[in-house]
Amino acid sequence: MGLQKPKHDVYQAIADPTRRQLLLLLQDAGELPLKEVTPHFAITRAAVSKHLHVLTDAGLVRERKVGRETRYRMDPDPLLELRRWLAFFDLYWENKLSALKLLVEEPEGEGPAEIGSDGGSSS
Amino acid sequence: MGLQKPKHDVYQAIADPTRRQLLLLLQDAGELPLKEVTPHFAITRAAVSKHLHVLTDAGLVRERKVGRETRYRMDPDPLLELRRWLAFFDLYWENKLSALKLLVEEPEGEGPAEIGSDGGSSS
DNA sequence: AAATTAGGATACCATATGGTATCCTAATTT
DNA sequence: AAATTAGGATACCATATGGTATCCTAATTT
Repeated sequence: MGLQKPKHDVYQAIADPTRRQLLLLLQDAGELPLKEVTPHFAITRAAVSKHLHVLTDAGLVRERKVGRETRYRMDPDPLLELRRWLAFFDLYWENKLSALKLLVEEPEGEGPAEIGSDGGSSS
Repeated sequence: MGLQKPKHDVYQAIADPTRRQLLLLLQDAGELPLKEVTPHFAITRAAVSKHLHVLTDAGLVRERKVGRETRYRMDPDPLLELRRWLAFFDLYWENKLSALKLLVEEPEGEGPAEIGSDGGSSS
């Protein structure tokens, strides 16, 4: 009953910079209750909570109640949709900016690592 | 003079479904004047124009005046930022959803592609 | 030259969005 | 048991957003 139409999709969810930061924070913190998330931002607890709910609605964050606190954890799955959408433009790049692609392959300059599995793609 | 702070970034620009469609349309149409873009949507010319301006502001679309018409063309460059941002979550996936990754590699499901065969990925 | 056409610029509107403040309930401490 | 604490729920606010309608100017047709 009540197939909750999500109301917020991934695209919308990541449109806000605070929410993007939230994702990164949760990503390497693992799981955090609202109380510990809040001090990382300059906005009120209520505002942070709202953002987390938007993210949850979009499926990017999972809630879990533990005692009186609610712990939030990241879930990257919905980002796959974004990836797929981005893939529509891949060919475009290969035509025009093979050089810039390098920026993608090595985000920070850690190791070579060949992310992208672009291996032996036929034309 | 006037370094125009963009006001719209890529994340915001692609948050709207109409704008995402616009990008796809322009991508395979190459370059179109507003007059020809409009009929693809159920909204007014003015609304389409606004969306195109948001996209232009974000750098995803280029304008070019030709006579009395303004032609719009896609520019995928800013999407690289999105890609780089997405890359932050790559490791996450490799830990949990190596299977789903296949969905990314092949957007529409053309060939069978050995789903589940975890190949020779190191730990 | 007159009529038409493309599309920018405004004004305006309803709703969404990001935020605060306040209240309330359910756990947890003391 | 009383006090405290975590965080949801509301009410509310200012601004952003997506959209329409209308007007205006500059090209293009006729």
